This record gives sequence, C-alpha cells and structure tokens, in this order.
Amino acid sequence: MPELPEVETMRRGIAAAVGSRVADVAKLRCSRKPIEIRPGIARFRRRVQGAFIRELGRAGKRVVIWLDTDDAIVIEPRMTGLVLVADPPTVEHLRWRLDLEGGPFEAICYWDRRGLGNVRLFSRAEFDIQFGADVLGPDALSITGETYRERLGRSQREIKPALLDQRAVAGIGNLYASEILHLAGIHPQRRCRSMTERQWQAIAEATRRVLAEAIRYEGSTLGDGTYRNALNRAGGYQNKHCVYDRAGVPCPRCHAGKITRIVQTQRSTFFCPRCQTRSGHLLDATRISRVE
DNA sequence: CCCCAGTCCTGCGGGC
DNA sequence: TGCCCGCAGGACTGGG
Repeated sequence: MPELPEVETMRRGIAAAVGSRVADVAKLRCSRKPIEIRPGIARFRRRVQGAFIRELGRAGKRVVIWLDTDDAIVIEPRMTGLVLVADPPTVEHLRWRLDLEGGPFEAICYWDRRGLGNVRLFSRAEFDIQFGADVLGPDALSITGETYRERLGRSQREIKPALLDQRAVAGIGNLYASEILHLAGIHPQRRCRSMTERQWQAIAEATRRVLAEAIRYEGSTLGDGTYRNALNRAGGYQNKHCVYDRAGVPCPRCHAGKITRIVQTQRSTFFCPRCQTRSGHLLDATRISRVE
C-alpha cells in the first residue's frame, strides 16, 4: 500500500529519466477492467509525444513526471500500483507504458493488480487546482509540530484517523500512522483537541523520523509482497515495524506491553497499550527512543 | 463545515 | 480438497 516512503522510493527509482524524450505512450491491454487513464490515449499521445522529462516530483502519495511542455503526468498508485523500469511482477497487470529515448530507461511502466490507481495528464494550471494547498496539506516528510497544531489542533477527531487526512498533512497512510504514534508515545484514540504543544511536536518529530527511516529502507513490502521499487525489488522497512500487523507480540520497545489491534473508521490500528497511554503520562525520554 | 460509512477492485487466507 | 466469504486500505462520494 504505497504511502509516502514507497512513492518517494518509486520517484527516486525513475529519477534518472530526467532529460529523456518521450517517444510514445500506450494503454496496455490486459484482461482486467481498465484503470482510469485521462485524457484518452490518443489525446494523451498528442500532448506528450516528443516532450522531454524536466523533473520528477511527488504530490503526497502520487508520482509526478513534469514535462518541458509544462504538463504533468501524475501516477496515483492507490493500493497496489507500481511504477517500474524493470520487468513487472506479472505481465497481466501491466496497465500503461511511457516509451523513452535518449536516457537510461527504455520505458516507465505502471503496474496495478487491483486497478484502483490511475494515470492522469494535467496542465500546470490544472495541477495547481488538483493538488494545491486547499486539497493537499503540507508534505509529511517536513511537517512541524506548529503546523500539526494549526491544522488539527481544534479538531474533535481521534488522532490516528486525523493523520490519514491528506488535506491536513500529505503522505501518511494506515501503516505509518500506527508506527508514528507508537514512536511518539501517543494513544491512537487521543482527541486532537486534547493534545498539548509538546505532544504535537513529538508527533511531528516521530513523523519525520519514521518516514525518513522508511525511505532509507526503500519502503515496506508486506506479506502479500505487492509493493516493489522501480527495479521490482522488495523494500526492507517491514523488518523495522514496531506495531503494524504485529498484534499479540510483545512491544519491541518496552518488552512488556502486548501489541493490540483496534479498528478506527473501519481501518486497523496497532499500538502498545503500555507505551501509548490515553493520558500520555510517560516521560518524554521514554517516548522518543529508537528501537533497534 | 466536519466527519464517517460506503464504494471501487483483486487476491489471499481462514473456516467449514 | 475446494469453495466462499471477509479483509486488506488508497481516495472519492454522498449524506447525516
């Protein structure tokens, strides 16, 4: 489930395509229901053919291929999408291909098992509307406690579902939300309104540290093995998870609490009831301490 | 406005 | 063994 670290790894994996020229684009026939590709492939081709790739960016959990025409190809992998420059896990789920020339890659491909993702082309003006500050919050990789407090501090919501709100902060998904709150020592059901300034700072610091570390390990490849980097290789951060999908095992930090699974807004949350108390009374020194 | 349930889709694993 | 159902959680929609 690509979140910020996985999507950032995809972006870095195709970054060497900057300077390449777009030779062609293709919607790939597979037996599945077609994914969303906009505009239609004929119009898509007319707009991108011959353009040069100027820059590779990221908008929250989307990869952005900026062209020298000022158009942006935005790839949104959602649940099971992959951006690849190597052979895909399966041929049957290949959905889209951007043929390149004059660079290290023959093509950038989009693969998607469940097909919930999409590939869309936007002008710069359209892009700014689609992914502007009104729609997408500041990037989680550089979030500050002050920004968290501004954007969520008055909310009545529980903190964990709030972290998934892409308008508040962009890039956090279900997996990293649990890991972040565990490192910060905050109970996932704490109300945003009740959080102190220091606790927002702890969450911000944990956000930056967890995400940066996950990028260093090239993301998390879970049991189903879906997520891969651009070279179709698994990530390594799943071995660093403290809580996600680890219900029943002892907490790797305190070795006393048992990782617990609850459901919030129809999503699984994992936490340590001992490290993450509702009152948040643990000492800060205990709160932020890396688990090796 | 704020927030939540339901929806899309496929493949896997648990239960019988 | 084989089938069926529930579940995984990205972002969007509709409605309370």
